[in-house]
Amino acid sequence: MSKGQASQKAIAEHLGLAVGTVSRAMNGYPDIAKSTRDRVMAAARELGYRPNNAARRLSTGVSEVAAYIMPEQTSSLSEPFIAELLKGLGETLRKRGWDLMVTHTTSAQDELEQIDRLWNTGAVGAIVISRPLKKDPRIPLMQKLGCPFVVHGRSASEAPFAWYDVDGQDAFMSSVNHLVGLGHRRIAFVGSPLQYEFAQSRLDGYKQGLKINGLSYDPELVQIADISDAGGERATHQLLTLEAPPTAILAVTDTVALGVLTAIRAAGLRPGPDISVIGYDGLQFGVHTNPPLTSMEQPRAHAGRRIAEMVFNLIDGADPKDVTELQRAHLVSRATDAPAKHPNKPEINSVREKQNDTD
Amino acid sequence: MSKGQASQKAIAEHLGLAVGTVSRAMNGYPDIAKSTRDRVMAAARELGYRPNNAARRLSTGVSEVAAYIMPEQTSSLSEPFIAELLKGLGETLRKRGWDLMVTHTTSAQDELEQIDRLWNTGAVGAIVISRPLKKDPRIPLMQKLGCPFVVHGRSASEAPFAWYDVDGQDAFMSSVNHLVGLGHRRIAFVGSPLQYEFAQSRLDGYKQGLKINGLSYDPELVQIADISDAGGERATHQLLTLEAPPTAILAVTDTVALGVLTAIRAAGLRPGPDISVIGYDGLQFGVHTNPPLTSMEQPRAHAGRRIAEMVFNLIDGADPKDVTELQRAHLVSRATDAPAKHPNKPEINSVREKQNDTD
DNA sequence: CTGAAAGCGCTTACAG
DNA sequence: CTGAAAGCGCTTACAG
Repeated sequence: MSKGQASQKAIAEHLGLAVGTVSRAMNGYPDIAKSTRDRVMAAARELGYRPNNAARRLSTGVSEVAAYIMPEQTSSLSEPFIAELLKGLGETLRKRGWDLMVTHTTSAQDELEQIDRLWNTGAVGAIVISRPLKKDPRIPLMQKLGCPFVVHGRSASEAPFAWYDVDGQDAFMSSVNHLVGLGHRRIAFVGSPLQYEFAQSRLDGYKQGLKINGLSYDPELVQIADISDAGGERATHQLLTLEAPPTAILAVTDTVALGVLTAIRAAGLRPGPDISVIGYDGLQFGVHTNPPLTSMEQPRAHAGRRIAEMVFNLIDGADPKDVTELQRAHLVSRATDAPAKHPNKPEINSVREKQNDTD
Repeated sequence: MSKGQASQKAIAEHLGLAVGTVSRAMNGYPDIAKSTRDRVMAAARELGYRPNNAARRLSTGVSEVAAYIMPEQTSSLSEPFIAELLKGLGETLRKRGWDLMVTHTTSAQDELEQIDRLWNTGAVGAIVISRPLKKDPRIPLMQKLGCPFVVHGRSASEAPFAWYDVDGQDAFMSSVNHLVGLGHRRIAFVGSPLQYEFAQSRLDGYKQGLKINGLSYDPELVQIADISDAGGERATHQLLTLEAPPTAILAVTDTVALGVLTAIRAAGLRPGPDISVIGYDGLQFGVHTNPPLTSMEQPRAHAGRRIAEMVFNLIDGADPKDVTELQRAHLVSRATDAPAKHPNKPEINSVREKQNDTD
């Protein structure tokens, strides 16, 4: 099954050297004469030499491939940034000769199996996971295996690990601030299942934002939905049937926000003028929604690159606890954030007043 | 660098067998006693055996990994179906123990290099490419290398190859038919650069649709744009400044259609009632545009699965010329296709009349 | 039906 | 500075 490719052996014979010498020359061992290194490199180029990956891996024991574990229920709508993340990961990995593998799993159990397999089979030399749970079994597993990994998101863990995240708590606090600044006092939150760390932290940010602004927390105004447009639509429908409906809605992701917009329009109201909506992710398609969606934008292009660099940091021996990065999201105001229409109180300008019990 | 995993050697010692026997037992050689096969399998399970990928690959010469070459300029907007395609590919590949690798390339030249590397390095055992050019150098390269590959799209080629495609020509012909049925006679086409096979065939379908309906081809009504919302916007702006602007616009992809909608609204017109728009792809976000986008939907979830199956067909020795599949797209009517507002002719009902020169 | 041995293409102590 | 040799963990003719 030879591919007719030039091997080290071919180079060695061509040059009258031993294959070991050729190998060391190619790998930059310092004890090789510059002249022979040059000859080896020239011959390699001339003969179109390609190192056999499998052989290399078998003797060194390390695979220059990183796996990205796809989050479940990926669809064009629920994961529009996957392509961008993969691009950043793949291109940055490639700069040091690594390749990128992607794996889809069918269940949480299967996911653990895949991780175990990818590592113990020698298929990959590092793993990247996204969207961790608050308590995520994948993390202790990879720690036990000794597999270098970086988590896209944070999570509770005994031992420290490498992660890259955007501060969702801060982002939602800012969103609340922004809405309060626009005169809103009944602000709802459409979240996703709280086993996800990102869902919890965004909810925490929402609550914290209320508190800072002296607004009381009303559980009626919090809905937990599927991470989808349909989920956002159902949740918003609930909110709009409330006796005192919200004047503004925060959506846990832009995908969910799409459904929020749909439900608002279906109720005969205008997102923006009638009910403010702020999403999260800052996805490009928010420009094209009806009306264009205001959102908290995260630096997505950056994420893939940085995560790949973090993988290399770990490979180069960095302590995982030193390999972390927290980015911030920034408000992109489009057309769905607007002044509150029906302020509950006359003193519309004193929005920073302390909490009062008439609310 | 051992991972402390059970090897065949460990199983062999555990059972008092030779490793060759263990190997044959695991690979289902018929000349192994059923009893010893059972013992081997049991021991493998018990010891948590994982075959070492690299060793396997080194001795058999085949890699059970398929590479998907990402199309260039992938972004969340221009490639929203990438995630779906990868999912179908990945899951179906996995059923036979294969993994999926993705690679991003920076130029056409780099792309050829990557293909050469992936194959000659032994990293992958098959390759999948998308969106071929009319004359695509990657195809003869892979043929020369002897690498099994399937193309997502068609292309001109001396030798036959395996491909999966959706009939874009037929789809655009249907779109024209649909619009003509709605009374439109000035129908524009916003396409993309014609070196892409898909761009050419969709344009061909558009022209063919005109012809079938006795409409003359007006080069003014054809714009070539970047495959992006901005491209569609610019092209539409051009069309709207025409002396006799179109009453309907066909967009080569939904992404381009987003820009078409934007430009129409910017001109103070309503997509749908004032100017019909039909996209292509049937992406989910079309539900959320302003207004919801009518589009030709292609069976995307199916594509990844089928392409993976085709890879296995090739691996199993099928002749590439027998490994082809052509799917059809279907109209999903949302809110941007509507009857023509300003028919050029009084006889609005006789839309199938033969071409006439007053047009 | 099973064992012993060679080989896949690299890497890396160990000599000299 | 370079060569010779062992080894990574499998697979597969070849004997018996």
